[in-house]
Amino acid sequence: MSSYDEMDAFDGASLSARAMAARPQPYLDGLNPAQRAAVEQLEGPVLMLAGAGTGKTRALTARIVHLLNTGRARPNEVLAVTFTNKAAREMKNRVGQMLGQQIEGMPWLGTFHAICVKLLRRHAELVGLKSNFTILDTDDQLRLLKQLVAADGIDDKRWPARQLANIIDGWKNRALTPDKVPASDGGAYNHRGVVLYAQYQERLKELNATDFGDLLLHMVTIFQTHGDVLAQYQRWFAYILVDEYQDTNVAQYLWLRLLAGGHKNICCVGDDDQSIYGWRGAEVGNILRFEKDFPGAHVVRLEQNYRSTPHILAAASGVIEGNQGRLGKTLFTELTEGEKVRLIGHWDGEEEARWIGEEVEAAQRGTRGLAKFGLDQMAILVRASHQMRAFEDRFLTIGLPYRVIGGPRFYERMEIRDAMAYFRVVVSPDDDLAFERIVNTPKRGLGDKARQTIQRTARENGVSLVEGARLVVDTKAVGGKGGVELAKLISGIDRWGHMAGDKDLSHMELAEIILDESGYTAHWQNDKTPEAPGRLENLKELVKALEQFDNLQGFLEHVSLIMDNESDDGGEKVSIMTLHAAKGLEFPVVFLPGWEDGLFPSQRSMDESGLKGLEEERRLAYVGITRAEEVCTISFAANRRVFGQWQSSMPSRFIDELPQDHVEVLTPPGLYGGGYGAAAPTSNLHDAAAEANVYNSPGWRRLQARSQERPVSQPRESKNTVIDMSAVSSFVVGERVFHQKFGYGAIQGIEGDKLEIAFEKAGLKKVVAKFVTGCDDIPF
DNA sequence: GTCGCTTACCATGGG
DNA sequence: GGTAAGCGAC
Repeated sequence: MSSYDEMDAFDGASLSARAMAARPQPYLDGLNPAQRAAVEQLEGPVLMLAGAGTGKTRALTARIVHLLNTGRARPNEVLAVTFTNKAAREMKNRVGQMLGQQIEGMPWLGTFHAICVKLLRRHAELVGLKSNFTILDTDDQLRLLKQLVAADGIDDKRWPARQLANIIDGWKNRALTPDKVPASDGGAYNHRGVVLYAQYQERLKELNATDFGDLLLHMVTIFQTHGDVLAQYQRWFAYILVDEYQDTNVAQYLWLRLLAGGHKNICCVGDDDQSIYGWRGAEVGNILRFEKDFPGAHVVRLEQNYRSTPHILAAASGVIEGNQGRLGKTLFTELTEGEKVRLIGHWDGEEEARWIGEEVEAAQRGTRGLAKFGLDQMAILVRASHQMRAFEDRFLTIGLPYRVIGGPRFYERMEIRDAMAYFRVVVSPDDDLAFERIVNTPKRGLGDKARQTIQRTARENGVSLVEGARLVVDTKAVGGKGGVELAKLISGIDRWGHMAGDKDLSHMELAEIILDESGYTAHWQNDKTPEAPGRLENLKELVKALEQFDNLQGFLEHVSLIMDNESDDGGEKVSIMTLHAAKGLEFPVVFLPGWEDGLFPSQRSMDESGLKGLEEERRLAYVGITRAEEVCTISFAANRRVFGQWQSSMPSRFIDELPQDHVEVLTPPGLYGGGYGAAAPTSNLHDAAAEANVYNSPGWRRLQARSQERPVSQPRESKNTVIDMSAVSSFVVGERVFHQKFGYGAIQGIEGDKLEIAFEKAGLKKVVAKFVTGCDDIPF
């Protein structure tokens, strides 16, 4: 069955399918031969090895459209899996565009998790759950584990619950239920790991809840133990497509193999060089083994890169060549023009942020030798999210609009989780975790003692916490203010529960009533911290988001998986995100800051996974560089604040791996023109040591050697600052003002359009006037 | 019990 | 720098 005979398949197809097959296929135009092969090979297993920027998404969507257009499959018979919501959304849009219409009917295009939720809600009873189970996020998961660890009498100083959570996640990623954990893992978590894992799963069942890992694990279990269910979906999902196959873990792999087991019409797309999720259980082995798993598989290589200039491509290829055991692809491009990858070292992280800020502004104006680019065309890609703060601070100060992609998700915010916990208690009063969360939020005078009483009562009577609390109220086991407040809360929950059944009341109105009557809204209205207004705003957003759902229940069932934080006012902004979040995206101008050993490659990754870890970091470097279309700038800083303390570091080893011919070294500002030169006197030993470290490192020496070959020391042009006087005139020295990020403060001085403000929390800062609002409350 | 202060530990990455 | 736990004062 290694070769597929098109005529056979068509003879078996219905008349309507044959009629549809005759329809025009404009989506095939403009595909290169490899892409076209990947699109047209519809039957049997296909592995599409798609290098960065080789038109993978295009081929994948064309393949879906081809399936639909030729009548091979109806939209609901195509299972298309991605890893991120963003990727799913994008694919949906592009399929719609190619088809020339928005398709309503692709219910099985989504993330592994979203699809599994959908499936699991249909078959929940097979693993002892009800179909309205809740999905715990990492936070809930940890709280639950802490309880179990405490109950087990384990010292969680020595054995943090966080560690147990990681171990359990690891097992779930490998599709191991407690009974299947191998004996070799028995020593995990002080020999209590497996026992606690079993207890945790038991507790989840009692709570009618799952964690993220369970979504897949439960479905794998169901498929493995219920042949009829599996057979049903094997028939249903006639064609399977998987994006980013190199990122699948064992559980996902099993899930796919089970589903594809019948017809084997599975097309996996991936790039072993972009496998960057080993830490959450991804197995590069899955993609390396594809041809063994699916004998007779067609392997298609997409190697023509349409994204990056030759220099950028060469730099990326040079770096990734350092890795062993690759499937091996040779990317090529027909582009010819282009700038070399730019490399620059800085004294410290703040200097780096300042320089990048200036570069972004220069690119925006098209000065400093750069072509003109819009802010939307530029991105800063960092290794770790804590690097973002330096850029946010800097950009706020100079008034450069930015957006953070993949920051804390909307539903992870405290106020959203609180509000949702209220909804959860109302919808399902036996949701103990939700009740625990809100029982004393806002403060009701119910501390540890009262909570223990409620829990004991509930346990003794074998009822949920809400019912336990009701008993506590009836028996007056908790007195004083707390008792009264608890009674109010319970009657509130009852009342809201009744309202939920009221047909005349929309669920949005109900949500507002719940938040108002519980005192939660007032809690934030009375809060004077700078974050409070934003939190109230988020609560409004939350209520608005309810509109898309039929009721609170439906909202709760979906929200934890779909709500990413994409509230954007739509203006042009430079993007800041992690390298992980950047996978699959591309930008004309890319900045890659923080290339220092320990930060990138990350020390932790190397400590935990050794060479494997280092290779994954290298792939991350490859992903970063290949995001760039035209200009790619790599930078590092000699000094950086870590946990508030200065630390010096060496340039990343990856810098030495960049092929010299494709890199241009820029002169760090201040390094040769005085300031912090290598020969400059230093004020203390610490700084001297830092310099010795940095300037004697191989990376730095090479850097210097290179920059001497090709000195690049243009004088810096003066910045043409536009002063917006209208924004300035409205402020006076001494006035109290509010800033989105820094909070409240008092104006100390005014220079042009910049205000010097002493912030109550953030200290003295210079800020562009238009980012500040006056406040009419207490003048001082 | 709560509030507010100090201390300890900490931050790779995502659904 | 930021947050959760720990502790004394009300």
